[in-house]
Amino acid sequence: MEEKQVRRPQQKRSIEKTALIKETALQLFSEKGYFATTTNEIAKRAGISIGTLYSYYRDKKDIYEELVREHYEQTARQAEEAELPEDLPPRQSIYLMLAATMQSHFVNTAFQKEMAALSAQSEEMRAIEQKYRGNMSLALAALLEGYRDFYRISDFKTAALLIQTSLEAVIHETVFYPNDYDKEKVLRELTDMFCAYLLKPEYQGSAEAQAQEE
Amino acid sequence: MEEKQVRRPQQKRSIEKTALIKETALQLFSEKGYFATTTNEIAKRAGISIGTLYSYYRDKKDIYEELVREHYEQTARQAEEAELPEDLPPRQSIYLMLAATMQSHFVNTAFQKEMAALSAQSEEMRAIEQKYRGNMSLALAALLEGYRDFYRISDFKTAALLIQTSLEAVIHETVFYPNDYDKEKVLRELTDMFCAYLLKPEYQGSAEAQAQEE
Amino acid sequence: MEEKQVRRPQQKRSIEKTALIKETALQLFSEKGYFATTTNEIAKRAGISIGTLYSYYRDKKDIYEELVREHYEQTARQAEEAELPEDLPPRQSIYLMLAATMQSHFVNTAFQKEMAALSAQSEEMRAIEQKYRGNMSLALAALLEGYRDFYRISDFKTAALLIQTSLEAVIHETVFYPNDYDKEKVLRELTDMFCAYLLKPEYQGSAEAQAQEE
Amino acid sequence: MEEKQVRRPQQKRSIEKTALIKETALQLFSEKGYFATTTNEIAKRAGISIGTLYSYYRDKKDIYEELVREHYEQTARQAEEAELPEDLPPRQSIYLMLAATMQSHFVNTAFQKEMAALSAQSEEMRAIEQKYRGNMSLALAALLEGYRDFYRISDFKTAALLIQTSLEAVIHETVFYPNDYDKEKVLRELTDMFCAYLLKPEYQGSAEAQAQEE
DNA sequence: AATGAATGAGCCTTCATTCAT
DNA sequence: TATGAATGAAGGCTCATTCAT
Repeated sequence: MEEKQVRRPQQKRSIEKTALIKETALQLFSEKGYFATTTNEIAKRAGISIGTLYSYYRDKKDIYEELVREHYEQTARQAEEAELPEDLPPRQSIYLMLAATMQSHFVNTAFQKEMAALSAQSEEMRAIEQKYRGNMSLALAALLEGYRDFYRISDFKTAALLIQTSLEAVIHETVFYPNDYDKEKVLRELTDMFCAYLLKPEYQGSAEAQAQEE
Repeated sequence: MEEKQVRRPQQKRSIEKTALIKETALQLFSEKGYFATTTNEIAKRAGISIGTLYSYYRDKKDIYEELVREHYEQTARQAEEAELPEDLPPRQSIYLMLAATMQSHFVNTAFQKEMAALSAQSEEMRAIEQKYRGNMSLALAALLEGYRDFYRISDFKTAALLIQTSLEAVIHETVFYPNDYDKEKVLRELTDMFCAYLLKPEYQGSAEAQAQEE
Repeated sequence: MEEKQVRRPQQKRSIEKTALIKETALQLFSEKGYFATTTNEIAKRAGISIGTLYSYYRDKKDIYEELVREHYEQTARQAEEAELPEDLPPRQSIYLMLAATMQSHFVNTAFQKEMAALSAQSEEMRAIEQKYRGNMSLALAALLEGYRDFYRISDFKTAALLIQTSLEAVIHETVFYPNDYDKEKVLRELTDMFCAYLLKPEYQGSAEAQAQEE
Repeated sequence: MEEKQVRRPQQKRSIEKTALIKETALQLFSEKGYFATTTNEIAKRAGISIGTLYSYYRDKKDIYEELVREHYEQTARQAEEAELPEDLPPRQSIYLMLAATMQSHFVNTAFQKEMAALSAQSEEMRAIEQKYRGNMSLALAALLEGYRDFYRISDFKTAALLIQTSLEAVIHETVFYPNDYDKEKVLRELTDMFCAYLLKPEYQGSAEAQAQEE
């Protein structure tokens, strides 16, 4: 049983093709969901033949997985690149970190919902998701440890879990659909929650002070 | 084109049948997702014929929509009914509230993920979802307001959003899939985070004290 | 992962349906070969829908395997039922046995060719084929042992292999296609070969004698 | 509709290319069967591009037909050329002839099975096959006639058919697939069968004697 | 001559839905 | 009312073949 070959070359032509396919698939998965999107539809909308699509991707799932991979890679890259200015009061640092994370969730929101649902049903998808989530969690824990002297907490690993998960969930809730929430307000409140939780009272600064500065 | 008639349950027998169908469908949608579940499978697992199923529901989507409706109705009802015992120290109250909320969200988590994704594709579903989620948030906000004197926060509506959403997400992340987290530790840390956020310093009590009591 | 269910009941209706499908498939496999026959074609020619076909058979291979199974069962049954009259001279017995075997190869010859080719490429098919062939080989060995006193050979197992295999192959060669061979002559010559090989000289009888008797 | 032009090999380079293609195709058809082999696979394994393959052969069937043609031509040629050393005891001659025939049939057994099935579906193939098989049988018959004085048989044409066919089938059965048979034992038994059949008793020699000589 | 990316008809199979019993 | 056999549109995917480079 030979493994089916798919073209995965570094060639410019191929990269353009795969990019086109991924872009189209992301659009359709976001619009209609993974299952309601057909591979023939992806090919047609991308302006290529179905055969071509299948010469670049083993199957429909393969396209999806690559999209998930790229999504997390991109998110991770953004997190790395976002360098916090030094010498900020801790509350300010936390606020900026939250804001950056929220920013990155404004892209591909529909696709992220789709991922959430599919991961719930598939071990495989969940493994991919976990891998990248794990990396992000560790990065966050490391970040937190850098400020260790300001904190009232001791279990950084669990704290990182709470923060990452809560942040993501609140953002999902707030950003994914049109709703009445004032995003800015939510963000400030979130900052307040994390500060109260993380920082020793003497380093907390105040929500009001911060609000005024902006 | 006449509208296809479906029996709307009046008779006791009918109500039992639809309940059976919904129960089975919820199970399967949660286990395998909406698209991976077949109507024939629902009928078989429910122990009825596919024909009977289609005499109670117009089509597959019809079953799903009724499930969504009921899910939100039930959650809202639980929130209304849940009364905390009075005269507890606030930390204790929060802990119990978290536990209660956890209880109500622990069921059907997979189904909730599924809803999130499917709703993204359907205006109709979105409307239902929003209506009930909104209600739930308001209910929690009202609950929080009852304890207003102990709290350091002022924006109860947003706080309710943060708490509800964070709690749900952390529980999901920790409990739903196998992982290394110490569940008890996570729960205490969560209580600690919410206490630090919600309560004035003088009413916070301490995590250590609470841990000993248990 | 639940096994896909196929209807395999004893019901009269089902038996008629599967018989219809098998009959049609045998026709088409024989006419055009396994690969050139499509499942939709089988369904259409059988006058049923493709869905019905797939409710009785898991897949195309499943139909084929059942045909193979039935073919061997039928052949085995014929072999069992063919009772040789007792007290015949050995040469006569051998001749009758060969004639009966040849007879059974006149049915479904094209399908038998197809089996021969497919078995060469598939472990699975070969396993099925071997199972039934094995049974037949044992039966033949047993038959031979019954005449043990007349034979010059000692290794009955190998002898059974040679006889079964040679007989089948010669018959295939002679019967499958129109050709110039005089089947009767071939059969007599085959008898002669096996007699010369199996029987002690004093029990061989003569080919001429036999020819005259007929 | 113009007939599609294919290059018919004149040039040395072309002959090498077609030889390479045929060799590869024979391998693959034998391993996996005609239908399970793709033209792209042939090209890849042959180390040429699919375009080049199609510049030498009109289509897939074209390659196959040329293989069949060559297979029979080659087998016929071998039969003609094979000269047995003179003055050997007959049993020895037969043994050597069997060995030689075995040699020529041992290759491409799988391909022969494939041919048998495919030919059943195509008049054209049938014609080719019959023509060459007929020739081979005649050649073997001629060979046998050369030893006429030692033989007890009279119908050399039919004898040739029996021997050729039986030998081929037994070898295939014994050698081609893994099984428990002792190959050497089978070959000696086969020699014994043919000797008993072909040779007058006084020229038979004995199986034991032969076994010792080896 | 050679290349191999591109094509798209068509195959196998699934499953929501119907309807005769 | 209930049944479940039957339907067939439609989807994922393959592969023989073409043609621009």
